[in-house]
Amino acid sequence: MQLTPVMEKYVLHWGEMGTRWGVNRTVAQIHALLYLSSTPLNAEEITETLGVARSNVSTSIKELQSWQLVKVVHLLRDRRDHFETMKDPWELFYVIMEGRKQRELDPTLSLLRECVLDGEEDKQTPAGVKQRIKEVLEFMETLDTWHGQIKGLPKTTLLKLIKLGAKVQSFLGKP
Amino acid sequence: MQLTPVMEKYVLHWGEMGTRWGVNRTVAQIHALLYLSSTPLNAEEITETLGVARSNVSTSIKELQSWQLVKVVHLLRDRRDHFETMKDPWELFYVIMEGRKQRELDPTLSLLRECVLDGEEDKQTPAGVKQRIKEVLEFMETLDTWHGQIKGLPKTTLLKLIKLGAKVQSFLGKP
DNA sequence: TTAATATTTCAGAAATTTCAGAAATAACTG
DNA sequence: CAGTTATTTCTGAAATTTCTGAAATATTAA
Repeated sequence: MQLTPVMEKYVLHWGEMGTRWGVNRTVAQIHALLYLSSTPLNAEEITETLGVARSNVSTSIKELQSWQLVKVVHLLRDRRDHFETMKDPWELFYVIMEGRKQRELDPTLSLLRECVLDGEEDKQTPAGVKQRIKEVLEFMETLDTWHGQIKGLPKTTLLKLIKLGAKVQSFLGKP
Repeated sequence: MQLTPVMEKYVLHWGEMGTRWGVNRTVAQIHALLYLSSTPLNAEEITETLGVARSNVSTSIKELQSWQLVKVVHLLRDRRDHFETMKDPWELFYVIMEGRKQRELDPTLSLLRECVLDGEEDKQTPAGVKQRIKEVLEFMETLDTWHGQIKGLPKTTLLKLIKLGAKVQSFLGKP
């Protein structure tokens, strides 16, 4: 696929941002490319457009698939795999949230619960420390609930909620 | 500072999670340590407890300070710098949100605006591509608004909002 | 001011991550 | 089935990041 200057700018920036949050550059670039593309792309096209090794594309696509961000599509009379991603930013956001929850929040919740349990029959750990660990656990459980709520909302409701903005505050202010 | 097994577990996990989100292990471990500690710690104590180089502690503290997550405290009759962090997970969350907004969201908003501007007098970039870039921009602007809203809310209001949960949906459902 | 203590900077070592190229495997075609 | 094409896996090279130890700088106390 031929990239115009604007598209190139977009793809490169996405690559940089990817590295800021723990995804590697190529993975993020491929995702950006698929997002911009109006048609599914095969691995060869991605390789040529981004100028990276074919093998690198293969690995990166696997990574994107593990996040459920990219899926395979087949075209008639073409036995190569083609790849595409969602075009709706909101859907992308939801999917990434879900991935992060699984990779970051869930393991942390487990660990914190373990720590709290360990702490119960533990004489040496100061009470204050146990208390603080408990508070982090409670906070993370709240985040988890929050995530559950947001996940359940249709995009339109969420939008209204955000647009509603400050009004919510006064609404909730006097209970 | 002497770490009990529970504390060690917590600190090590935090270090691992840090790497998942773009903060390096030592930085995250130091933050965890300061969070657990009931008193401010000096660099030497951190060095000994975590078993890393003194210089590494210095650099990492700088990083934490740039996030506004750690501040210096001075004790009487002790000229060494001592460090502490907020103990309220909510406050931590807010501070981290703000940092991420500045480092991730703001530059992306700028870039997207540039792309949209560039696109206006651009014949070669397909209309569909321009459209998708616009949609990402709108999405990110919404996120920005959202962040602004949340930042303004007192913790208690936010908590209510989350706890309210599914009810919000029906409340907003019929406008 | 000098000596003692505390902190930062910096160059390179060590560890980790990313990536290309080759080789292996799989899938399809005729 | 043999040949062709597509895909994945693997190994080591290259790049990047993290970290240490030493040296330089700054701060305080006497």
